Amino acid sequence: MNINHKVKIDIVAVAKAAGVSISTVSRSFNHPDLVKAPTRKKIERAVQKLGYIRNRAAQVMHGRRSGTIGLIVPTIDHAIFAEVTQAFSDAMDEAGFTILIASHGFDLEKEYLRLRKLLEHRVDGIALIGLDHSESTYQLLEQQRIPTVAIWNFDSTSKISCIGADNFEAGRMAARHLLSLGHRDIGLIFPDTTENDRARNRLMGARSELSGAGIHVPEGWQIVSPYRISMAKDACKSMLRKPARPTALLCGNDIIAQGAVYGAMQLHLSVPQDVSIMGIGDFKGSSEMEPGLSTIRIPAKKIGRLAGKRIVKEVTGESTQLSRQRCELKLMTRSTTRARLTIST
Amino acid sequence: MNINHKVKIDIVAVAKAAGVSISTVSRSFNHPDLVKAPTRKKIERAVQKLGYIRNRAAQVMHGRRSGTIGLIVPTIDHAIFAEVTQAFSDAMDEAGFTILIASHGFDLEKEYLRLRKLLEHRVDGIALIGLDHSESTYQLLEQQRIPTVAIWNFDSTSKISCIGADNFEAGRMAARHLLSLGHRDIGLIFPDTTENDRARNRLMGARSELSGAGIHVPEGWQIVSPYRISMAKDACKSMLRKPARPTALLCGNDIIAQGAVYGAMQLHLSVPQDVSIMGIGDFKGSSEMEPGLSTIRIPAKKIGRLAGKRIVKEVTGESTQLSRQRCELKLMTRSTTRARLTIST
DNA sequence: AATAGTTTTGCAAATGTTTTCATTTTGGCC
DNA sequence: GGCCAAAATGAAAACATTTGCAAAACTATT
Repeated sequence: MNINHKVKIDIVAVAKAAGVSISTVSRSFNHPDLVKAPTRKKIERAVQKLGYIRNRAAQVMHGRRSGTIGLIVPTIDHAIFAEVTQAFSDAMDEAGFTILIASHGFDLEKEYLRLRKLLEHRVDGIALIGLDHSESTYQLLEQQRIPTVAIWNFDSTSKISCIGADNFEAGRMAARHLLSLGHRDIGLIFPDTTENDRARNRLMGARSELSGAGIHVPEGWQIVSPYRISMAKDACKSMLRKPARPTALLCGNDIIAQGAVYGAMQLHLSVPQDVSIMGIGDFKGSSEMEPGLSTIRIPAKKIGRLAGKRIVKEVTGESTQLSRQRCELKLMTRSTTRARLTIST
Repeated sequence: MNINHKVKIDIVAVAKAAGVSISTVSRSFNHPDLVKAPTRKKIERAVQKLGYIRNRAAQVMHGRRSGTIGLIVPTIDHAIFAEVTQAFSDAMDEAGFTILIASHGFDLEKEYLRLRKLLEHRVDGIALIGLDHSESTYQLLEQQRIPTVAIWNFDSTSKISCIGADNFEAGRMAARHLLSLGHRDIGLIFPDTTENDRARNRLMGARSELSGAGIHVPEGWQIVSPYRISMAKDACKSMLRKPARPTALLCGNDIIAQGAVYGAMQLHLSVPQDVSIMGIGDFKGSSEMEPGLSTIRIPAKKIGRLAGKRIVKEVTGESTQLSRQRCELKLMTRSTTRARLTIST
């Protein structure tokens, strides 16, 4: 079938096999309309016969686009980013781009290194998660003048294009929901917020709403827990075991909230009768678990898709200005929250 | 800071700025020991000043490795592959490779196209999920003689290197567990097995074990459900609502099993009292949900890590023969299965 | 049938690196 | 200070492709 014996199959081999010049072969790929149909046929047959595959590296050297987009995520391993990543990837596929993916495990120094590596590969654009990045990352992006889009957060003051939701608002909405149900004793379980603007803004939003309602969250009712169901379960149990326990838990995201629900179950507390639990995110699985998790929906699929379209536009030069898009949040009232029991005095 | 005004920053610019020849600059990157320390310093300073980033495309043209590995997965969007993908990615990072990722949505024709695209980018190796691939995919891989590893399945007859678990055995083990608990009326909920060898082998394993025990699964007790909790929930409900319902459900994977657990809950059946539910996979979340899911553990992290190490070995030429590694399965008895109630006659 | 215009093709330069081979520099030793 | 070997550096070819320009081959028009 193929005569791939030791010989390099490059465009020269194809040209020879087809009996035309190299330029004609190249043209027949890149500007098919400039070459006569019969010639194109001959070339196609030669390509088939030899099993030729174009070398993009050589194309890139001519200032051609590489057809790759670099995507840097904190981790692939979470429902959180898996959904947005998939949507982004689909949008890329559709536009004919391939994704170079890298993860940094929530370490912004590592993120910088990954970025450098992606730039070595001459990606046509960069997509990042969130807007918390090291100074050197921002500098490098600006210096290289590479199309960039930050996925997941909306911030009207961002230095780079961003597409996502307003996390501060998400925190507010979650808090407001609990307040509207009459809760006053509210516990907070959030991830570490030092290098994570998403979590930080949510927490700020929640606290602002609570203090606006004159509510103070006591020291012991605020716990830091990583993005892990099992850890959140423990965190939740430790809080709910205290003699004075909150009537509602506001969690930094759905993973933590799921852990909290399970933690409560293990303590034989029923949700939402004994304690209401509120998440943020509406990850895959949150609607499906039993009881269904009340949460603030952040439209991951939509964000991923829009981010994909956006970066393509920037890369193709169709639209080159900084763009900020806000995706709407939505309160999803399901079965883990309910009105606080009014205690008869 | 940088003098990146219109001028192309290439190795020539660096050489000029450092006052040395191009070759010296190149050498100082690739064989630092061959260039004097002070010269190296000068070059480093020039690199800093200009904000130079190496162009891998140009390196690739010299037969250098691209430093990329192509990873083709059915979908990123699932707990299933997210975990193995992350582990694989970590192993790659460690070895200095970057991942070009592509997903095909369980469509093997699309998989072939993605593979072609990755080859255009001159990836140094290819990682695929499972061993079900189109004939053209296998042909292309062989023709291009590119290091390849199939992740997730072990098969002693595979044509390409594979690292994973024996899915047939996983199906057997799951069935055996239910049998050992005294169940005889067992329902099967599996995904579509036509282009999915993992699911197919599990189903075959389960059926073989069951029929070995003289058990026949009636038509209505076998349902096909996609990899989606919500769909599995419905599938489960439809089965458990029948007048004659099984005492145990064996599910093709943990996602389906989770759906089944929730479905049973919605029908106010308690798990495992009214119905035992068995998964396969032990995905993240399975141990943490309430009740904890009984399942067959497939060590995703380990598989991903080993696969990563393996492909690196093949790419660097350290070990070039076909290699097949089997990862051990483990029965995880948690809280969704229990002995069948013996009905007093 | 000759000419002008248009379409198709080929030649050769250019792209950013690495590497081989040749040349220059350095250092040790007498 | 001169010589030799070793170390450091440079020149130029090579890698696989694209593309501007020029040449060749058609088409249509007279």
